[in-house]
Amino acid sequence: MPKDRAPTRIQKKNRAAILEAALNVFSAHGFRGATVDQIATEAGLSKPNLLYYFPSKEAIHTALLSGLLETWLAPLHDLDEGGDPLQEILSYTHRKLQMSRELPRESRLFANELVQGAPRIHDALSNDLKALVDKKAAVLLRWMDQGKIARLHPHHLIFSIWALTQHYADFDVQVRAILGDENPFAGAEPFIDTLYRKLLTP
Amino acid sequence: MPKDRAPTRIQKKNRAAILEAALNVFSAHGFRGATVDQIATEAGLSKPNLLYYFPSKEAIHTALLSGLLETWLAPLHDLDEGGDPLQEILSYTHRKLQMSRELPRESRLFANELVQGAPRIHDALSNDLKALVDKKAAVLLRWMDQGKIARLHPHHLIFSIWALTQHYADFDVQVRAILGDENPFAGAEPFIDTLYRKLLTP
DNA sequence: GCTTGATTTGACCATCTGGTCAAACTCACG
DNA sequence: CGTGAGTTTGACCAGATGGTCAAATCAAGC
Repeated sequence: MPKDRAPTRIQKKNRAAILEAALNVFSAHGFRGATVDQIATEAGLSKPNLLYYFPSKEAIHTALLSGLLETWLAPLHDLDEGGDPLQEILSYTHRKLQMSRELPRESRLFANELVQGAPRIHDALSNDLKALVDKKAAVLLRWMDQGKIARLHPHHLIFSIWALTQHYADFDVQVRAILGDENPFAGAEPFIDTLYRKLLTP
Repeated sequence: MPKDRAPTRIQKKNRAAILEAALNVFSAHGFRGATVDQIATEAGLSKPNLLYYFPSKEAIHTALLSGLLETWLAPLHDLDEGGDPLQEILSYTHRKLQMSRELPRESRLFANELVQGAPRIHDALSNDLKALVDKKAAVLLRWMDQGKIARLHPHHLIFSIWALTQHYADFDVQVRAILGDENPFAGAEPFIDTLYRKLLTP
């Protein structure tokens, strides 16, 4: 393990390659299903070389998850109380659906972790995530109080957006098995747009 | 392995115990994360004894999935073209949500498999499941043509029901981390009911 | 209670897997 | 160049894991 100086050119390159490879492997097979050898090979390194950059498989996983959590929550973070309520929510759903299309590996990485009880990110859920969701739920509630959008349970409204958008990344195989050649997102976007317009109209 | 006669009392008991234990273990850890020893212990058997009833870990998993697929799809199967369209769809969502509450292990078993690309049930998806969904999508489409419910993409309408209901089983930890003590299903049921009433009103 | 097939198990095996280590190699910089 | 830090690797290890097998035990019908 290198000293805690500024990272060298090679360190930057290899750490990035490892995280990229780890994203591929962990998102496709889950933590337990992934092997260090697989990640190393995909990163173009030998196993001992990979373990020179990260002390353990667990450490790679942790680094990956915590590095991506911010990206993952950014759209919700950006929900702006000052904007137009319906537009804000629609553009949140839009961004989330876009992330399912463009970052399906990230979505499946979290899905894998969550479906198995989130043994490695339970803290982040009940602290950071809960705080953020509660804050935004309060914003939704104020919009409802002002009659700007229909009155609904704000937390379940947020859950519904996660469920409807992430479904297309997480259960991609199922969606594609059923739709055949049809592009899932072509139909999903107008469907979700219509759904929230109707749902949120007071 | 016993002959292919009628199963004995002991065979029935042990096979059932193994499948029950396997459901616990596979749904909590995924296929790769589960160990034969874990399943055997949970079923109250030794590992070789378990392997006397099922030839391999894979065979247990396959038996479990195919045994549950029918149960899993029954609610969609029961969607009746002869019934009242809105009521039929609402009771479908109701049954699916009920299954998330009462059979979360089954939901997570399928979620685990799907999120990792469904390596072991891909055929069932593109054959049985696709056929069933296409058939019911045609029913929905006829209801739309008759002006009984709003015009929407029928496949995405079905996906939305799966996503919204199964979310509560599959991502249970996340939902509970955010809601705290509040019972998720108490809020989910009226939320989903309202959502589909608004969405489906022409 | 005896026989025969069903059931159970302890011991064992091969492979996989996460991780270690000392030695070899490479790079940047004075 | 030479040198010391940074990088890479082959060989290796211990434990976990899926699966096997022969021998022992049990259950049920005669």
